[in-house]
Amino acid sequence: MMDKWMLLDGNSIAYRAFFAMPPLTNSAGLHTNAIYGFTTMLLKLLEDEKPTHVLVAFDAGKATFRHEGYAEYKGGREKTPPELSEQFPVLKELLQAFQIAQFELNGFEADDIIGTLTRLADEQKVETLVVTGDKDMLQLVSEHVTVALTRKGVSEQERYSPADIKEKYGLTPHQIIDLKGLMGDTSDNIPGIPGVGEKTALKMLHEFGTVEEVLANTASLKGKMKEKVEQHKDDAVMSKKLATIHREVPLAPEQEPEAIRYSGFNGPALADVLRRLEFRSVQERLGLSGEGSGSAGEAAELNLTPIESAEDAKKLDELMKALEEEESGFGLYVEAIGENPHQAELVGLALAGAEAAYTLPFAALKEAFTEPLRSWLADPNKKKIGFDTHKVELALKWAGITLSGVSFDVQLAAYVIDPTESSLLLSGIVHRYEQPAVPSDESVYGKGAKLKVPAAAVLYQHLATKADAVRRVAPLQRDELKETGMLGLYDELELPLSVILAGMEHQGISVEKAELETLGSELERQLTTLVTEIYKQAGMEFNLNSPKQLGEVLFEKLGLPARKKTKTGYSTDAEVLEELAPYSEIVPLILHYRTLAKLQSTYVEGLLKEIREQTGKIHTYFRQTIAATGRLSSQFPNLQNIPIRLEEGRKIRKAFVPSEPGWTILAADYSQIELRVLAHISGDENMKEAFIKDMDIHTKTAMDVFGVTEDQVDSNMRRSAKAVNFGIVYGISDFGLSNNLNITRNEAGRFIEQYLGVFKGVKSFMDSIKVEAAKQGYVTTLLGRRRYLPDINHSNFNKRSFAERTAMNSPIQGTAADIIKLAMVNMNKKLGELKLRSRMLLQVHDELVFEVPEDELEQMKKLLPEVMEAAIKLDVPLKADVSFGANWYEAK
DNA sequence: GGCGTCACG
DNA sequence: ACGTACGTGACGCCC
Repeated sequence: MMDKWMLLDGNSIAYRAFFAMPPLTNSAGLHTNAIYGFTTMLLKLLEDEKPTHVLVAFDAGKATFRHEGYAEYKGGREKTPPELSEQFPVLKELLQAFQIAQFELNGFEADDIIGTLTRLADEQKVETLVVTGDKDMLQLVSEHVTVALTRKGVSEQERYSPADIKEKYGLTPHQIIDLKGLMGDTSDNIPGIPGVGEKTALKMLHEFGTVEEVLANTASLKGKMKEKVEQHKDDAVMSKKLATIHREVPLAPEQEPEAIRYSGFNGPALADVLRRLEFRSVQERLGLSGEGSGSAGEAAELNLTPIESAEDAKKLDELMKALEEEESGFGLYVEAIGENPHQAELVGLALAGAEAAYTLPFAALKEAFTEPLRSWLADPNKKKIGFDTHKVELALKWAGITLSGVSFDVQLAAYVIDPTESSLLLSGIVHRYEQPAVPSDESVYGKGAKLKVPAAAVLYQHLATKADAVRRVAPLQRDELKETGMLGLYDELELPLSVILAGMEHQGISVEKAELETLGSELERQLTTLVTEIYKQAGMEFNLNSPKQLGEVLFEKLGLPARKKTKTGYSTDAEVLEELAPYSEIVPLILHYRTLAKLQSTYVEGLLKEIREQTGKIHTYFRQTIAATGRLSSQFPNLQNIPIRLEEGRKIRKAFVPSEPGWTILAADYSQIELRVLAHISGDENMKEAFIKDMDIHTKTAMDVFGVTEDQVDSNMRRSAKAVNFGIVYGISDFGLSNNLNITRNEAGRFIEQYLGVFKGVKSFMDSIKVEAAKQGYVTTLLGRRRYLPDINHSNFNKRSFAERTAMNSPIQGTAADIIKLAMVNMNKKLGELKLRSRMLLQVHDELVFEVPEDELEQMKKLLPEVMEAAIKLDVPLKADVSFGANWYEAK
């Protein structure tokens, strides 16, 4: 049998496990979470990989050779928390019972030991897997060596071959060192070159290859970048040196590769350690299991049939037959290139079943011979498994093709499974489910200016690979949704909603160009006056839109007192300017300028650019897979942040009008939905009572917090109470509240204490949700939507505090999002059942906007708030206020 | 591209 | 001691 080595970076994995896992202890009070995470990962690896040799390398706890050249190496790092330190000796004992070799070496880190063994592996051509949480180790990747980086704590790994590194970074493994040399690494206190991040560093390396070549060619760099690189040449060289793993460490005679051969654990010894740790599930697993669970799928071999023209009609028949007969469902991948689906370029599509895959250029879909396929696409009873079908359905609508009957969407499922996942690319999703790899779109199409559609053979292979991947991943995701209790949320809410959104987006909303232009010229006039006056008072002309120049004028030329700083200089935000107002007459003018300039650039000019010439409409794109809480977001343009708070800006809304004569804009918004949700989930009797009696919640809060009667509540008290209520929803802190109300932290603290004394149910909710988050690692909404909080047990106060506030806020904001989504699905159903012509146009988090024909207005005025209020039954009533008018401004 | 600023809920 | 309110997207500046 061929040897297979597995080399684990002990410190790195233990750290990752510690921060990712809830704080477990055994009954003796010993913390065990890092050991537990380490153990479950190790077991899975042993089962899946079946290595012949296993090593866990540890850092020796002393200064390494890296400190000799650079004393600050790994400086500024948080000290290892004692809850973790105490776990190392036990972990080592456990590994000993596993009979797994452990190496450490004075003066060297685990990296260097592993680096040396991988060198031997390369020389001896032994297949080797390195497991670590440290990206630096990617430099060790080779033909024989694969590096697995831990993800989501340690429960998953992402594996890198040289091809993967090429694909992700466009670099060879060895160039990872150069990458670190240029960009540095804050976690190890490696400086790199300031101002050079990953993007810039990669660009330079793609051009020059190494740090040395970059430094030798600074002449061809430009501007500030050139200056910075030249100034920090030595840092780059030193950083590269620090990032370089030492691959020739002097291993002791007993540290020869043969010493790490793995031939199974010492049963009694292991049982003993596991008993002390109280890892019963692990004990059971080892008692029962021999051969492990499934491994990564074999490379996908596709039986690929291209269908290009009417001459391929026979093949199309074959496809249609296959679509009829396939039982497990066909994967459908339609490629729409471009971020904005309203103007995406449809290039082709692929359909993949268990037996075969078929591809078509998009143009073929417009030809007569593909009619059967178009009918199949449009048939709601023919089930399709797709990817980003919201975007695809919308892009297809513009091309006159209907897509219906999507029974599963892999991207949407990935979002529901983990809404904080930053990349929902198919290539990444496929990786997480250990399915045959899919090349990234970027590697096939390029990006930016270099984006182009490749040769047909390459394109169709790619599309077929994706369709096949979609087909494979879908059932695995369905199982995961079921296991996590989110299948209902997915099937009955998110998937139907995606179809509704595509309809709203395609429908669009009419915007009157002339109205915006009138507003624009009025703004222009006022801006000119303001600019002239500001220049006059400043005694000079400068670019008012440049915070840098404005800062210089205010704080240097005019000598106003500077308070706040940003990373790059003086802060000039509205909060700072408002404080400065008493010092100079120029300040209010600048504030006013900012307000109007924002309106002009973002709303007047920005929206005018988005109006379609032919229809006079604006079509936004609601994104369903972005917000971590379950909210929607809106892009190209964002119609969820049209001004309303200030009258000057609110006028923008006059331009949003019905698309047919005689129709009306009808809007309804939930009143205090987040606080009502809080009242429900916290069960706070006092707050529930306020809503049941339909009281003004801020007034009620003021009465209770200040201990006064209703008529004693003045506007100031109500304002403070309102701020506290907001704070509660956001996961309150005295600092945040003091900042908002401009009071001291102590005063804010007393406020909060008062509040929580009156709303005791809220207090216990805030406490228990944090405990729940720490225990489970996630929080949920009323419909079971999860948000994972990996930092909830972090030793860093800031990270942990942020996670705690998120734990308090997400169930509230997320449940409110669930509720309005339910209302949208129900409302859409009603419109269909009642055969109404009214159209849903926009969703703005707690508001729905419709356009309605005259003869439906009375009915809709009743129906809409009814449906919204009945979306879900809470312990308090939901309330929706309805309004209407000739435009969105009038509907207030 | 990263940052500062500001629009919304 | 820590030094932030939650969630988004778009603009202009400056490199």
